[in-house]
Amino acid sequence: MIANPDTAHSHPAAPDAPSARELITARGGRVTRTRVAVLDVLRSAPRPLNHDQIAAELEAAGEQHDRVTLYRALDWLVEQGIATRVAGSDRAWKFELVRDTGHRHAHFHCQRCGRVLCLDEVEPALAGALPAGFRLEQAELVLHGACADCTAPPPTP
Amino acid sequence: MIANPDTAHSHPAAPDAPSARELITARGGRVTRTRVAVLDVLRSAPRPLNHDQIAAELEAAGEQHDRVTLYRALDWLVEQGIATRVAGSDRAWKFELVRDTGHRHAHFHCQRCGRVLCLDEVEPALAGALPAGFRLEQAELVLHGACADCTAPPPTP
DNA sequence: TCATTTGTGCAACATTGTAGCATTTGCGTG
DNA sequence: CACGCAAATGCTACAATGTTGCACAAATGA
Ligand SMILES: [Mn+2]
Ligand SMILES: [Mn+2]
Ligand SMILES: [Zn+2]
Ligand SMILES: [Zn+2]
Repeated sequence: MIANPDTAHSHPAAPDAPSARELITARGGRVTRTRVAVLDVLRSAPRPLNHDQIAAELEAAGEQHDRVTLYRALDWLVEQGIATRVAGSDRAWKFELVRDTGHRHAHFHCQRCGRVLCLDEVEPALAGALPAGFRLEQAELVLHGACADCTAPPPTP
Repeated sequence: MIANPDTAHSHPAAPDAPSARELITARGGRVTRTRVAVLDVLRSAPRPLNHDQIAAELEAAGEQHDRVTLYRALDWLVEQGIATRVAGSDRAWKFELVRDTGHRHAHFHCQRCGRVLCLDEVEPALAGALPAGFRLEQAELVLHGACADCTAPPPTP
């Protein structure tokens, strides 16, 4: 059996995790339909999602959201440190919730199927130091290659 | 004195480095005006450049090149392993020549001035292993923060 | 409920890159 | 050198992903 990457490596929101409403009000933001909806999607997403994927999830749930409003909700989440952007190979940013603050992890980008997934065990390590005068604020490590699904042999016919 | 990042960390083409023409013909490509021009720009570029910056260099040198042809020349260089793409924070890819094959290095992205520069001493190191079945093909480490110029105090008035 | 200020929805625009296709050009061959 | 053909080019459209401006709606505190 081939592992299903949609569930194999998911990050279900912990039962004690703050609700969407809590996350928003804690930052003095207004609790709006779109923000709550986006947060709910991200909280149960198994991997970083781009704007389109989020919109698709919302439509699947029967919710209609303006494209620009989605962008702005996502921008706000990032500004507030609730979510982070992850660069993919296409031009579209992917978004994921910030889990334990300070927990840094790398991402794997499958060049076959295009998915990006979190490598919670792999930490961006720096072998070497920054030149003098440089201030590091964030390290981003993306590994490119083929995921387990895409290296697996085709199913026997 | 403040280090000038345009020269402080440049990668001048070594005197024995292959010429643009050599690089192209070695891959069975045709030596065209645009390919040579792009290669010459990249060979003397102090840092990864995006499409626009390359076009600007060319215009400064009095050369006019079609936008699409530039994209295609860059694509070809990447396909051939002569250049690589570096992701920036804007949507535009940056390009740099591949130096010693096998030499991997990280990049620093200054969130103040937007420049991306090569950190030849910093190697993308993996603390942790990939899950079974995953094949790694390339590691990309980008450090985000403020460069020496942008952390330096403003000049005394 | 009311006032204030934040966020939304829409239309228009910007940037970055691709696709199709007729035309030109590099370059191996005679 | 002249030919011929594949490889590149130069358009013009188009696609994808965001962003901006602004009138309107809705969340929140009083
Ligand atoms: Mn992640
Ligand atoms: Mn570099
Ligand atoms: Zn895959
Ligand atoms: Zn800077």
